Amino acid sequence: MRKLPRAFYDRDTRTVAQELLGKYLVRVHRGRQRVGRIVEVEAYLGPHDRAAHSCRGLTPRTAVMFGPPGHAYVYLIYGMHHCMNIVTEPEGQAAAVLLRALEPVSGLKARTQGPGLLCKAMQIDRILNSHDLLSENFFVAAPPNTDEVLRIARRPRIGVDYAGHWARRLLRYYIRGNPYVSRP
DNA sequence: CTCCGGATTCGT
DNA sequence: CGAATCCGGAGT
Repeated sequence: MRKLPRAFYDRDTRTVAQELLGKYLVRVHRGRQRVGRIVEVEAYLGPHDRAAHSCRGLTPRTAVMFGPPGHAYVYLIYGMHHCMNIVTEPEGQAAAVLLRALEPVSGLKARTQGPGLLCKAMQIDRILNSHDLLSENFFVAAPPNTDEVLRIARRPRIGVDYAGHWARRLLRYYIRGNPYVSRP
């Protein structure tokens, strides 16, 4: 599989978010390989985005978002679930794309609809925070068939009602009609 | 140090 | 609709 180059992530976050749809997330853990097709994502645009963690500035937690693109930002939410993001844009610009749902490709039995379930099924936790996604055990790759045309839906992001008008921005993207989208 | 609330999920 | 459950960030 063709691993995505760092330059893929070093671009406008909304562009990266939409182009991540259809790509394969690959995780090798304890000798088992799990592969899921990314079908739903959300873009978090940086310090001015009131829904983004980076709106509080550079902190120990958000440092990863300020770092170089192509790294994972993984955090614990509600004391029990993990969420995984991919850092985008040049170093110093704190933006990322949240992965919300996968379509199982191989090695996956558990549900993958929703950011917490996605991480649980893929064995992703905080150990992988700041992990380089151009590594051998955790990466994103272009699928074998690259000539497929996707219809992409744009919707408001989930669970960010506290973010004022930013909550209404259409920054959630998913593959229209895909049965594995968490909230169509 | 204490306190608050969360990019969720599950069960009632 | 409310509980679960723990950590980061902000305030004292």
